[in-house]
Order: sequence, then structure tokens, then C-alpha cells
Amino acid sequence: MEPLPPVLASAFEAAAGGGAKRERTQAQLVQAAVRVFSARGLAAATMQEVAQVAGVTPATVYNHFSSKEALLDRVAATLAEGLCRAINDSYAGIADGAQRMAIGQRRYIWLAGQCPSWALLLLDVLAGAPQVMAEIQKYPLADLRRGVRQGKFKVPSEAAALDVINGVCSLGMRRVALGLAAPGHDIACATVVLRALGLPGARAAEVAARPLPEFFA
Amino acid sequence: MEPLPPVLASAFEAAAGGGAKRERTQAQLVQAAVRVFSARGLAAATMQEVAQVAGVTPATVYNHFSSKEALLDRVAATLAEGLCRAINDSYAGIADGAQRMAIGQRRYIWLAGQCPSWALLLLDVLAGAPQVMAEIQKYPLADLRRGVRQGKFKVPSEAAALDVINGVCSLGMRRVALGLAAPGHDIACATVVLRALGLPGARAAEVAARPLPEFFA
Amino acid sequence: MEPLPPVLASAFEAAAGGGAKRERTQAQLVQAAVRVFSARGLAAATMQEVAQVAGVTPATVYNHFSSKEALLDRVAATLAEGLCRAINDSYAGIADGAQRMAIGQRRYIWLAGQCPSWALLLLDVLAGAPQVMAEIQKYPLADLRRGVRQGKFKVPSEAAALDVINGVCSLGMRRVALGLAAPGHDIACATVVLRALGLPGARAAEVAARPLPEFFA
Amino acid sequence: MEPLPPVLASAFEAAAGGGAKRERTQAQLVQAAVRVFSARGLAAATMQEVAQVAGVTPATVYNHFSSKEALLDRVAATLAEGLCRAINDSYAGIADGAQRMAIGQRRYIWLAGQCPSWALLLLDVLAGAPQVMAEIQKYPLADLRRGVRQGKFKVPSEAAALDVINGVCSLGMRRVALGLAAPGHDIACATVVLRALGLPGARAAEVAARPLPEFFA
DNA sequence: GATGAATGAGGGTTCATTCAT
DNA sequence: CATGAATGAACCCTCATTCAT
Repeated sequence: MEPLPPVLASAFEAAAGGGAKRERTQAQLVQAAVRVFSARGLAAATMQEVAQVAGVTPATVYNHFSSKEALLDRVAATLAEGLCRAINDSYAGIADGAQRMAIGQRRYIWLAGQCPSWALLLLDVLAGAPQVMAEIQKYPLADLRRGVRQGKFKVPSEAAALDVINGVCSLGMRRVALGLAAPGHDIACATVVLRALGLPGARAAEVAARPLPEFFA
Repeated sequence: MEPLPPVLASAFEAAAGGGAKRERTQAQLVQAAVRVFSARGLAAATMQEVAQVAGVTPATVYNHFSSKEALLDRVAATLAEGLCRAINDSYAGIADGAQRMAIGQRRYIWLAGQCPSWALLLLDVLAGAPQVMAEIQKYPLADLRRGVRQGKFKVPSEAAALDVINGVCSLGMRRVALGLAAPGHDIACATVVLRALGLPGARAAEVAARPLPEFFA
Repeated sequence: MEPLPPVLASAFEAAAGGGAKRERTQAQLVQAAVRVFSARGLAAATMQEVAQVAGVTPATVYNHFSSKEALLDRVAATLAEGLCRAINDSYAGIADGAQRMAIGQRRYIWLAGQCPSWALLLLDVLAGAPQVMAEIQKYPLADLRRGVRQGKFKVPSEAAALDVINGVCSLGMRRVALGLAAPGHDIACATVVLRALGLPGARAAEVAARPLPEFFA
Repeated sequence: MEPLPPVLASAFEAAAGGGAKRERTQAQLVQAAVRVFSARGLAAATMQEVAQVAGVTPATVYNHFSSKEALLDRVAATLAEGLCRAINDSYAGIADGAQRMAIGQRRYIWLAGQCPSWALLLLDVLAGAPQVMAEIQKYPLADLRRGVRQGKFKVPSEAAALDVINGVCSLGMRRVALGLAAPGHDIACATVVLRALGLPGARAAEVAARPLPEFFA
């Protein structure tokens, strides 16, 4: 089984590095779960293999997570929040809501190219963990509102705006992760999203194509 | 278990009404599968319950579909193609690519409000039947190209355009099916999609809000 | 699936060539059964595949054979009696009981080298069809008694003699069919059998090594 | 269902008496399997009945044996090695290769009379477990080579010799187990085998008829 | 005589989960 | 806290067999 790609590994480091033993064990279990879920697919993955990959017995997994679903939720939360924060931090210094939005779109899609199987896992677990999905909506929502406040975005409704932001991001990631995308798909996606949010076409293309800030995941 | 909503029932009628017994039985099985998959969820549904709902023995199901996956594929194809065609037919008389696109978006989202559980099932089965998903892409793709030829759409890439079309449609349907959407979400979604495809904001809103043609599913 | 080897095909010809249609159909079914049983193994073979190979429906098979076991019995009988008679006929002109015995041993083992999968099938079906096995005992038993009458064989009991005759023949065939035998295994087997039946060692080896009469199966 | 005959029971005792629980459970499962396989026949036996007879659930059986075939292999190995060793030990003090060979033949055939259903099971499982069969060949092979070294046996090939040894033993056991043998079949079989291996007739009969050493299975 | 369709019965196998130690 | 062992509950799937047409 391939090792965790570096770009994602840091998402687990905070937890794994924490002092308490219980936290460290749980972090190991989550890592094992990520690998098993990713390798086998959500439905086909078994608790027994998670335990085996983590180097413990199934009973131990249940000492930390009361059910498979609970473990899934934790995986979803860990993956999503780690990534969201890392990506959000990467453009902390940028004020323009439109540019922030474009960077977010492009980084997620870029990530899908860097570690495809993990991206597909992320999409899968989020589809099954709605409350986690709701939780991480705060990041795009904040950028959306910032853009609106700045007069750059103008949208019929926040709901429709979120649907386009998340919808394009999901499908763009999937397309890239499956190797079906041409180069520059991230920029194209960012462009259509910005236009959907109300930027004029030329301006959308320009903002979407700006160089990405560095990203330390 | 709720009965098949009328708007979807016609998708099965051709098959169910056909003369040959084999076809009739298969149509019954597909109907039963739709109900069971929808009620239990894709993963939790069992062939035994499908058989029971269809009024046959499990062995009979396997006489017609060699595996659960084969049955799922057929359900996906039946649902998707039936709907796609019905919706497409509903705006056959409309020449404007942008308006056709808006009608498509809105009809799918409207449908999610009419029969939420079927809509969620549709989204689920399509996620697991990529070849069916690919097959039905021809409908939005045709409208997209029509709009481009008419000079109404201008997109960075067909791939990005399809991602926005499908992404917004999926999330919009889900939001409506889950009862999380405000009234008019269909129009809002159509608006953002049209803008993403290059229509100026005002024009997008106007086209998206035009009255829908009648729909006989 | 490989065709029936010529050396065995004739075993079915009498039946297949017979005038009545019912007989011809049954002969086709038996041929199909031989191929399926041989290809899949007795336990794994299914009536449905037999039907398919024979080009009929399963129900038709049951019009001719009341059960799988009945079909198996017929296969056993057809194979065994066809072979026994052909081999027996091949040394009809030889009076010496010892030589007849040696020829029989060697022909069966030679056959296992010519068509291994059929030989293994024969061994399998005979193991499961004791009455057929009993029926074909008459051939070696006749040669045994002939040898005894001629004063060439001297055995503690007919039962022990049959056990050695059949035991060596079975294992020798299996060994050859599995490709585990050195050249000349047929002669070696015939030699030990003749010795077991009372021939002095040198004479056993000489008789066992005599040229085989022609064989038209 | 008849209990394990004492003469075979000891083959399981070492394992059953062992301290570790896992080993004890496996020994129970093997015992249960022996009884079920023997009562129902190899093909018709089910894991569920094995579990029931062992007093556990089917899942437990699969905790110890990954498949029905794995269980069968273990049964074959346990039966065969236990018996082989016990019989071999019973004539440990005898130097004469011919006599050792005769004792082996007779003991196996005697055993078939003592516990017929177990003998038939043994023959069945060995037919389906070639690697176990190969493993236990070392016992007769050693005696064969010993006899050859002692100048008592003279055989055309080891392969033919093994075929006669095993062939007669198998058929002799089966005949006795099925109740088809006259008294003294064991001696008759041993006689023909010794003659096949090169002993002169009179000497073969004398050696084969010597009293058997005691046997504590 | 042949068939299309259906089935009854059950088999092997899996896996989330529990509990005494 | 971790474990070894066990389990309950089903599931998917198979196949010999039947019967109206």
C-alpha cells in the first residue's frame, strides 16, 4: 500500500504528535482507516483490515470508535478539516474575495492530481458525512460573503452559489483524480465559478489565472 | 413504501407494457429494485428484498440479472435514460441553447422536489455507474454546443462547462430533495449556470426565469 | 473445449449412429456431459452447462435423464463399456491369459497418456458408479480365470487378484494422465501385476514387454 | 452418529489435550468434521453441520479454517499422518522390509474392518488432497527401499511398485470396509503385493501370514 | 419432444460487534 | 487499555429440478 502522500500527511501530524497516548492511538487508527478505505473503497473496507493495518486487534478499534460509522465520521472530519485549514491558510494574506475563491478551487483540484486516491476517498466520505460537509462549508461561505461585501460577487442566493462552488470543485477533482482532465482544468473551473458568482468573463479569466500562492500542507 | 410517483412511472411503462413475458418480468424487477434501493439505500438493499417486493424468488432475480451490480446498472440506465429523454423532449421545440440549458437544470431540480427519494436514488446510482453517467452526458453536451454555436455560450473548456452543469444540477437536486432549499432554487441554479457558461448576468437571470414548458413524464 | 479424441470417439458412435432419434439425442447429451464433466470436474459440473454444450435447454436434458445421477451413470456406462469392449476386442485373437492381462493393463495406461482428461474422468465416474464398476469387472475376471485354468496364474483369492489388477491399473492411469510417469510405466505396471498373479519374475517381464496388438478404438 | 472409534481417537488426542485454547478448538472442529464428512460424504457435508456438531457457530469455523477445502486438508493431514505414524510405529522393531510391507498392508486393511466409515472417509479425503497423499508416501517408500537394499524386493520401477502398494491397499480397504471381503483378505492382499515386489510365491505367502505385531493406535 | 421461465432449498462465506480475561 | 475468541445475522449466489405452453 502506498504511503500517505506528504501533502496530506501533515493533516494527521497535529493529532499524531499530540501528547496523550489515547490521542496518538486514535490518530494511528485514523491513518490506517484512511489507507484501507482508500484502497478498498468505503463499502468494501472492513474493520478487521483497519485493525490489521493499524497493528491492533479489532476489539481495540472498538475501544476508540464505537462503530464503523463513528470511525468514518472521524476520518471525514480529519481529512476535511486538515485540508480546509491548510488551503485556507495558504491564502491568508490575500484580501480579494474573488482571488481567494479561485485559489481554493484550484488548490483542491490540484490536490486531486497530486494524490488521486485520497481525493476520491475524500469525496466519498464527505458524501456520507453530511454534518462534516456542513461544517467545512464555512470556508467557502466566508470567501463568498467577503466577495459579495467587496462588490465583486453578485449571486441570486447563497445556496445556489454554494452549489456551484462545491459542485464544480467536486466534479473537477473527480475528473482530475480519474485522469480525465486536460492540463489547466483547475483554471478553467475557477473561471467558470467566478463567472457564475458574477464576475465579468474577462476579469474572471484573469483572476483565475493568477499564480497560486505557495502551499505547505 | 410509497408508490412510484406518476412523473417517473412512465419511464417504466414502455418496458412493462411490452408483450414478451421476459421483458415484463424484468420491468417488474427493475421497479422493485428502484423501490428497495430507494428505501434502504444502495448498500443496504438486498436482492432478497428486491425479489420479495417483485413477488418472485431470489433465484428468479438471478435469472434476469447476473448480479446485484448488473441490476444496479440496469436501474441506473432505466432511470437516467427515461428521465433524460422525457426532459429533453419537453423542450424539443425550443431553439435557444441557453434556454434549453436553463429548462434542463430547472426540470431536474423540480423533479427532485416532486419525488425526493427517487432523485436521491438517481444521484446515488449514477455515482456508481460511470458508463451510464457518460452516456447521458450527450444531452447537456448537445445543448452546450448548440449554445456555443449560437454565440450565446463561451466557455474555457467543454470539460469545465460540463462540470459546472452537472455539479450544480446534482447539488441543487440534492438540496431540494433534502428539503433544504428555498423556493426558486431551480431558477437560482439555472442563473448561475448560465452565467458560468458566459451569459451576462441580467440576461442569465431573465432566461432562467422564463416559464417552463409543459412536462409529461 | 477440446474435441473428443478419436480414440474415444468411437465409443459413442454406435449409440450416435443408431437410427432412432431418441437414441441420437441421448448420445449427444452424453457427449456433452463427458465434455463438461471432464472440463469442470464431476462435482462442479452443472446440468445447465451440459444442456448448453448440447445445444438444448435444461428441461430437455430431463426429458432424457431423470436426474444428474442418472446422466452420470449413463456416462460411466458408455465410457467404460465402450472402452472395455474395444480393448478386449483388440486382443481377441490371443489365447494366453497372461498376455491378455498384460495387454489390458498396458492399453488402459496407454490411453491415459493419449487423452489424460478423459482418463481422469473415467476414473472419477467409476469411483461414483459402483454398479458400472462391477459390470466391467467381467473382462479382467475372465482373463484372470483363463490364466488360472491355463496354470499360469495362481492367486490367493480372486478378490485379491482383482484388487491388484484394478488397483495398479487405476493408479498407473492416474500417474500417466497427470504426467508423472516415466516412459515404460505401462510395461512396469503390467510386469508387477503379472508377478502378483503368480508369474515368475523373468517370465512376467518378458510377457509384459511383448509388442501390443493394434488397437482401433 | 457413532463415536470416534478408539483405534482412531488417539490420532486426535495430542492436539485435543494441548493447552492452548485455539488448538483445542481446532481439534474439536477437526473431530466434528471427520464425523460429518464421514456421515454425509465429502460433497454433501456442510460447514454448518460441522459447526453444529462442534457446538460452535459457522463463523467460528471460519475463524480457524479459511474455507471448506482448508478444513478438508487439515482433516486429511490429521487422519493420514496419525494413522501412518501409528502403524509405522507398530512395526518399528522389525527389520525385514518384506515383513514390514506386509504388516502395513494388513494393518490398513484390518483398520478398514474395524472402522469402515472412517476408512472410506480416509480414502475419499486422500483422493482430494494430493499433497497429503504425496506426504505419506514416504512411509511405504522407505519400506520399499529397505526391501530392495536387503535384496528381497526387485522392482521394474519405484513408481510401479508404489502403484501396486497403494492400489492394492486402497481397493483392499474399500472392499473390506464395504463388507465385500472374505476373511483373510488382508493376508491375500499382502501376498500379492509381496509377489508383485519380487518375492517368490511361497515365501510371499509365508511372510504375509506371520502374526501381526500389536497395534496401539 | 422441446422450451422458457421459475423456483425451493440451501451453501459457503463475511463482518460488525461483544466480552471475559 | 488491549486482546483472543467467538458470534449473530444475513447476504449473495447456485443449481437440480419442475411445469405450463
